[in-house]
Order: sequence, then structure tokens, then C-alpha cells
Amino acid sequence: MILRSATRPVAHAMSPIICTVDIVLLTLQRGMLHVALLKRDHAPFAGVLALPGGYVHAAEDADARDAAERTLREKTGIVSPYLEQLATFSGLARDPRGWSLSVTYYALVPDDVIAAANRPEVVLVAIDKLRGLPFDHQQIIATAVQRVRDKSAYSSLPVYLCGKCFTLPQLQSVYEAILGEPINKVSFRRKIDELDILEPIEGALEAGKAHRPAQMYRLKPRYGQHLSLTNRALNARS
Amino acid sequence: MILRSATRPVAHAMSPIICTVDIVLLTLQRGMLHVALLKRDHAPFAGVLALPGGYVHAAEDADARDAAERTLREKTGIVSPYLEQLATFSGLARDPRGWSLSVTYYALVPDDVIAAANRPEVVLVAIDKLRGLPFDHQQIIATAVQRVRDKSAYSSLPVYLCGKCFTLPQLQSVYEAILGEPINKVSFRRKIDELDILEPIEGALEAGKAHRPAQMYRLKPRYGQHLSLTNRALNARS
DNA sequence: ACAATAGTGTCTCTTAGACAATATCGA
DNA sequence: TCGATATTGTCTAAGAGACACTATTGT
Repeated sequence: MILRSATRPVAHAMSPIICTVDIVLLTLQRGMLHVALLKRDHAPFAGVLALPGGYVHAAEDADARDAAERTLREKTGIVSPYLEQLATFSGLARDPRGWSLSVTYYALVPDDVIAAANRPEVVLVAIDKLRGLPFDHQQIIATAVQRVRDKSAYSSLPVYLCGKCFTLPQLQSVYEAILGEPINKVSFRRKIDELDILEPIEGALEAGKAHRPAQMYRLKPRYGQHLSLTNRALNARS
Repeated sequence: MILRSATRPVAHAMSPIICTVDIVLLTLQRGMLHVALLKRDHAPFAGVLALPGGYVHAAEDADARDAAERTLREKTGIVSPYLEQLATFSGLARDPRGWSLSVTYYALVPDDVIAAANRPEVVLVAIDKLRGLPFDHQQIIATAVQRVRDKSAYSSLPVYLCGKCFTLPQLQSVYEAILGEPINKVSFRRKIDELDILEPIEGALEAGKAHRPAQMYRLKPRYGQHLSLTNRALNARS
């Protein structure tokens, strides 16, 4: 027993590994993907804009997802219906405090949810205007954006960027903003129809524009949390 | 400073989080996916077959991937050309020792690589014959298999299950074993041709069979590590 | 010669994209 | 009525799967 513990001591006695979660909260503003950032309270990088994140609290969090939900709620006041694990970033190099490990998650919300949370300290920055982020947050965000683009081509993921109700032309422009290219209108409607996730809101039309009003739709109740997948991409290019 | 440390002490002082890596090493035997397991040396679950895994050693591992490569090499003698992060599993419930976090990776190797490592303690178990695995290893393996199936439909991933050279019919049967259904021969060859990752080995034919011999191929040198992706799935079903 | 599988040509059917016709609003 | 965009129908082209034909081995 003494011998064994001398050759391989248990990890938590020997390794002060810093365990954190970071959340990439994405939304769409003026047709551009934006990420929510906050000024850091403490060193290192105090005052610098960074991803909302924090330590895993083993005493209160059931698991890392719990820690991510709690951190997002505490730091931004938002509870996101869609929150998925992205990847884990780790190593000695990424944090000056020492060997660290961050389990990262990404979330998509319509931008009125961010407005409703009413936290002026939450800053939305366009994903192509990011500068001087601390740690490896730039890489984490790039990974999240890539994941969202890849998934969007094959799934209903972008509906989480829309509000409770929306028109098909609105949804199409959300897809186009994410994929970064125009989508054929007829093909798009065929795909959405195949996904079978939307239902028209009886009698609700988008009024006020100087043209034929569009039908409003909402997500079918059973698709509140999980995605629907297509067999083929919406658009072959990427 | 005292006040801050009282309200939020740093994580590694307050939280004995167990940081580990686990590797899902997959191979194909007799047309079935198998996973490499080892009998655990120590408690908990001493003597039970489990995934190769171990503590992250902050002092020697540059990051979690490094820890995974080291652990795989130490426990199985194998260095896998393809090793990718799968997901991170965490929480209080998964390990009786306490709140733990495992960054998991998956690797694909041809089964002769496992034989060449000559480690009789490495046991290959068919993925549909797994029983009584400790921790959440069953779920980790299920996640890995699902990931491999999803990726295989759109990429050259299965070539890592073949040896250095192979025929197109052999490669097709590997794809079929993973996807779990027959693939149209003409479509398959069109896809592989599009991927543009293989080159014929001049004059090398698979001899010995009572029929026309097949041309042998190898992966083009530059595709040693990374995948090639298709726009459309090999097979629409899943 | 025969059985068996490799490798290739070609036809058909499905599906994505182009185009266009119709519908319905505000001005 | 006109301008604008929503919605739907239909044609065309690209790609996937079916089928079949030729090629080449061992027996």
C-alpha cells in the first residue's frame, strides 16, 4: 500500500488542476452572429472581455452541464433552451495560473432573450470583430461557430436563434446568415417541410409590410429541446 | 483578499475534482466493431474490465490529449494515428470516489496493430456484447460508436480501420460493417473516387482467391492524419 | 469451361435548383 | 393600379441506386 501510493499517488492530491466551464452564448443581430462577453472581475486579465465562465463547484454542481447552466444564469441571467457541450480545452499553456481544464458549452438564443435579461454588462460582439480575447477564448469561439455552421446545414438548430414565432422568410435569412450564402427558396421550404418541426399559427400573419404578409410559424411543442436532422445538407457547399 | 478568498476560494483548494482520461479504442474483427478493454488493477472495480484510462498528470502532460496518448501507449502499447476527443463525462454520480471528470477520446486502428502490440491483457469485446462495465463506460462507448457511425457516412474515417494497404471491396465491407447496411457498389466507388484520398499500389493485386484479383490501394501520404469529407452521405439512411 | 468476384458502363429515379406564375398586402 | 414580397407549380440538371456486361482469377 505504501509502495503503491509512492509510485502513483492519487491525482487530486498531487495535481492542482483548475476545473472550469466556459459558455459560448451566440445570437444573431442585424444578420450577423454575435457572442456574449463579459468584463472579467479578477486577475488574470481583469477588465478584459471574456467568455462567461467560472469554476466547477463540486459541492453544488451535479455535473459539468449543471455548472455551465448555473454559470450562464449567474453571469448573464439567461436560461438557454439549447445548451450543448462543445469540447474540452486543457493544458498548462492556456491559463497563467497553471494547468487548467475548461469544459465548454455553446448556447443559441434569440437576441430579445438577451435584451429581456437586462444585464448591461453583457456585451455582444460580432464574431468577425473579436480582438484581444484572453486565454484560448478566441479558439473556443471559433470552434463553436464552426460547430454551429456544420450542424445548421443538417438540422433545425437555427430555429433556436428565432423567437417563439417567426415567418419562413425570416427563418431562411437566419439560415443564410449562419451558412454565409444564399439558399434556394424552394429547396429551403422543402427541407423545412421534411423536418416536420413547425406548425402554422392559425390566422397569424406578419402585417405592416407593403406586400403579401407571411404566415407565422412556431416550433411544434415536442421539439422544445432536441433537434431534428435531415439526411442531406441544405446546401452542398460549406 | 481575505474576504474574496472567503467568498470564493480558488477551485483547486476547495474541490478535489478527479481528472482523468479514458480512451475508446475501436477495431474491426470478423466484421464486427470491437472495443479494447483492460482488467482494472485497483479499487474501485478492481478486476473488472474497463476502458483504458488514468489520471491526468499535470506535471508531465502538456494537455488532455497528451494524457490520452500517454495513457493509451502505457496501457496498450499502441500509438494510434487517429485519436480524437469524444466528449467529457463528469459529475458526482459516475465514480464512487467522488466528483470526477473524464475527458474521453476515441481511436481507430486495424486489428493487426493490436496484435502487434502483443499485450495479452488487452481484451477485445464486440460492442454488442458489453456487460457489466464500471462507471459510465457503457455510455462512453455508446457515444463513441455513434460518433464513428455518424462520421463514417460523410468521411474517410473507416480507412483507419484498414491496414496500410487494402482493396476497394475490403474497404467497402468495412464501411458496411460500421454503417450496418449494404452499400451500392457503384455509388461507393464514386464516393471514394471523389474523396481522392487513395492511390493504387502499382502491380499489387490481392492474389489467392478463385476469382479476378482486386487492386490494392493505400492512403495518399498527405492524408496520414486528417479526414476527407464528402458533401453528401454515402447512404441516406442511418 | 465454370464459378466467383472485380471493375465499369448505362439507365432510371430521386432530389436540388432555376424559373416563373399566382396571391396579397401597403401606397 | 403599382411595387414588393409570399407562396406554389413545374421544368431541368445532377447525383444515387439498379442492372448488367466485361475481366480475370482458381478449380
